[in-house]
Amino acid sequence: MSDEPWSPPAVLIAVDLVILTLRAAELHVLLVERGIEPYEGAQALPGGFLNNAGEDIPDAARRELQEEASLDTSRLHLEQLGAYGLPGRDPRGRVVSVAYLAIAPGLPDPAAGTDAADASWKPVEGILSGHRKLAFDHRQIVTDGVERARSKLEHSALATAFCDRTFTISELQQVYEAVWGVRLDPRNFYRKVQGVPGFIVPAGPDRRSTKGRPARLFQAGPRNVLHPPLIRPDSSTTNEGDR
Amino acid sequence: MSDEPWSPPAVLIAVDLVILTLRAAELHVLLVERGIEPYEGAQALPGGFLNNAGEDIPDAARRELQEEASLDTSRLHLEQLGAYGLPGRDPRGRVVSVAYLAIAPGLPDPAAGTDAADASWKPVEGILSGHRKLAFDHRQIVTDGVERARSKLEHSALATAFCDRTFTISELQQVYEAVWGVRLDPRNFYRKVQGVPGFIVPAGPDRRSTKGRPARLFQAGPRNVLHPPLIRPDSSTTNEGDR
DNA sequence: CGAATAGTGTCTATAAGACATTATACT
DNA sequence: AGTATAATGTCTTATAGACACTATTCG
Repeated sequence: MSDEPWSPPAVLIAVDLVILTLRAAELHVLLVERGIEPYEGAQALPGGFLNNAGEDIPDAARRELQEEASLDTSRLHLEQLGAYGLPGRDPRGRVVSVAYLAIAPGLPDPAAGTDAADASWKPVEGILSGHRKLAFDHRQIVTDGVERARSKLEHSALATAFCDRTFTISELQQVYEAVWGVRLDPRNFYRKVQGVPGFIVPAGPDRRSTKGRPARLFQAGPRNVLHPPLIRPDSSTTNEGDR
Repeated sequence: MSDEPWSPPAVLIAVDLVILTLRAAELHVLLVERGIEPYEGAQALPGGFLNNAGEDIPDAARRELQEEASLDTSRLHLEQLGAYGLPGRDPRGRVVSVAYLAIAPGLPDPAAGTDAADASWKPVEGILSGHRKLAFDHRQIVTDGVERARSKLEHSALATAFCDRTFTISELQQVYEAVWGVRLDPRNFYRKVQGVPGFIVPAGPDRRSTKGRPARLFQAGPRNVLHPPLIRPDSSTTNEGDR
């Protein structure tokens, strides 16, 4: 067990991004159509290899996001999901991918003619259920990303990242309902959200109107951890292991 | 932006392990003294490089654990913490390390004379506070691992992994107190733990005795997710961002 | 008995969930 | 007025936290 003249195997590092957003009260994820082999023509998460040996991994994530989806990364909340490195997950060789989760407010479809023309928002539902096939192990990554988002909604102010800078309480409720996939009582939701100090704060004296009574506008407050947490309704007590 | 004849940089993949255990009612982590440069002689997490390009990363983690600490990995709960790949974290070049968290029941000190003679349990306290310096970015990894353990104690049956196969409720309470760093009311703890269906189940009609009234023995139940969760006492409402 | 630890009960404040009512805009 | 949405209030039940008491072993 002394030091043999041995050198560890070199592998390629990639980043993959799970960008979630809300469209039509449903949770969507950003996908791109692959232009090259392997999985050419298939849907995949935006991502790619490190540019050079000196590039920081989160920087690479932001760069790929910019390149592949023309998304303004500066206002985006980015969080590492984990490393995915199963041998054989990429037919080109040993690739370890570091996955990131990001949350974006509702955005228009990527415009045709731009360099992001092959990017599009797809409902996560079809992916989780397996109806829509993704390249590589990206279905697993999406699954983990959605679960992370669901969990973080309980204890952090992540939900506000789905909204514009100002939002109404019912808009915030729609975030919770879409991500958790449940219906919530508006009155209890209102009370609970207001009861968490620093979660949301009133934004200006102004209001917004569409049909009924105008709603107050709020913005994200200073507190990122929620006390008390917003517990999601018991999803019928399903048992679960780790991954 | 077409495909240039460019190839992505290759990096080295390492694994690092945060093995937590309880000793004398205090949370300890397994450290090894490094025998080679860089950081020769310094304390570090057990870990090392992938053996070959075909080795699965969790397998590498188990192998390193076996090699460096002679720990029986088969009964160990292993969970990925994340990837640590900051450029410059390893002076030998670009290394991305995948960190794992594992929980072990109380174990004796590694015996001298074995291949794990340079391994030892150290209190996490001194590491978190910065009094004990670790190699590389291992202090950060330990910090993340401890925080993960603290969080998982709330929602999963992870605490039982700190105990032997059978344990008493007060032993289980000591786990929570040590990991969370708080004192809990034995009566309320007893009631809450018993109120979570499937968390712990009675183990045989037998009892154990030391001084006072003999305690009932339990073992880990079938349920891994806790309903309702065991909320840790408000740590004075400190605000926190992500990492 | 007294010391030590295990287990049970009771009370109160707080939060969750169900549901009714009022408020403010629009046409 | 009628409709639509926002905001507030009330009641009931469950859970959290504080605390007192009983039970079983040992010396």
